[in-house]
Amino acid sequence: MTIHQEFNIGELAREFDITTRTIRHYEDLGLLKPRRQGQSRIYSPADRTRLKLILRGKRLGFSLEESRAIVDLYDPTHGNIQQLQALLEHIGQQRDKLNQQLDDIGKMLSSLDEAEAGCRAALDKTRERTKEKPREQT
Amino acid sequence: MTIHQEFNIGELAREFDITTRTIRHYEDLGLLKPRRQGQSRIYSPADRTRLKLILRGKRLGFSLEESRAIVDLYDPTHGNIQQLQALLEHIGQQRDKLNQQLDDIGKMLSSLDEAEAGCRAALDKTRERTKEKPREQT
DNA sequence: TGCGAACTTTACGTTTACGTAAAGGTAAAC
DNA sequence: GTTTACCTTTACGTAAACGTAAAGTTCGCA
Repeated sequence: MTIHQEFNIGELAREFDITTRTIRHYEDLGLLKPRRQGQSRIYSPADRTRLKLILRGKRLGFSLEESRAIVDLYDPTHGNIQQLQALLEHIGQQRDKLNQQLDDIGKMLSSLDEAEAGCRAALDKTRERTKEKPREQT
Repeated sequence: MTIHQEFNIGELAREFDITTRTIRHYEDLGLLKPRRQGQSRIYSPADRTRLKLILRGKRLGFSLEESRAIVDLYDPTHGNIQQLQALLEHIGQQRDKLNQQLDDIGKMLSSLDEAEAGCRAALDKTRERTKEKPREQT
């Protein structure tokens, strides 16, 4: 027997540090479709995963529409060939975008290294001028 | 003699595939400060670099305010110690965010691999059923 | 000299991604 | 039974990042 843990909206909001409004907003856009128990929304582990993917997309600067595309890769209506080929193409595009981001991040990180080095150098100079003792590592 | 190439707004817009409105918008926010020749804006290579950094930030989902912080790392008013230490802290935060993104991208890329595999498998099955000849690689 | 193709400013409009308030239902706890 | 703490819907508000239209200037050239 697998454990079928389910979640209500407040639990998910707390877990991912977002508001319930945000979760409902995603539902308005059709990104989530929790089942209902009376009025209340009940989220399955699959729903939770979808939400996690959406938030990951957000951290990467994806729009919710872009995230929808990503999320939909996980339960595609494996319909006809054209759909599948369109899907493959889309996967390729996503990969390209992510690789571009990898490149951007690499450049930014080395820029940060430079900036940090320059910054530390400037700090040292300032300390020298003010005859301050070198500080402990921060 | 180093070449001091300068640019007008249209050249930059074309180079980076954005509108002139966008560039002026960045100026409104204080992200760019081109010199003027009469009425017209003239951009230095440094201005161009700032623009490039802003757009890189955009690709990574940074807000313009976040990009401002990044861009400012390149010509900080190397003022007092507090400023420099705040700067170091900020650099650390940026690094953390980028590393989080690296992690996110890794996970997304492997997800895409899975999705692609599943997609190709489904395609193969479909071809099998329809007794279609395998297609050339796309 | 007058046309087109650039540039300029001003200003209202639009999309995305929620925030926030209003008004109410439900269920355990005191 | 009435707080308290959730949940619900509806709906207007808002910040960010530009789009877009209007109206004007300036430059090169045919």
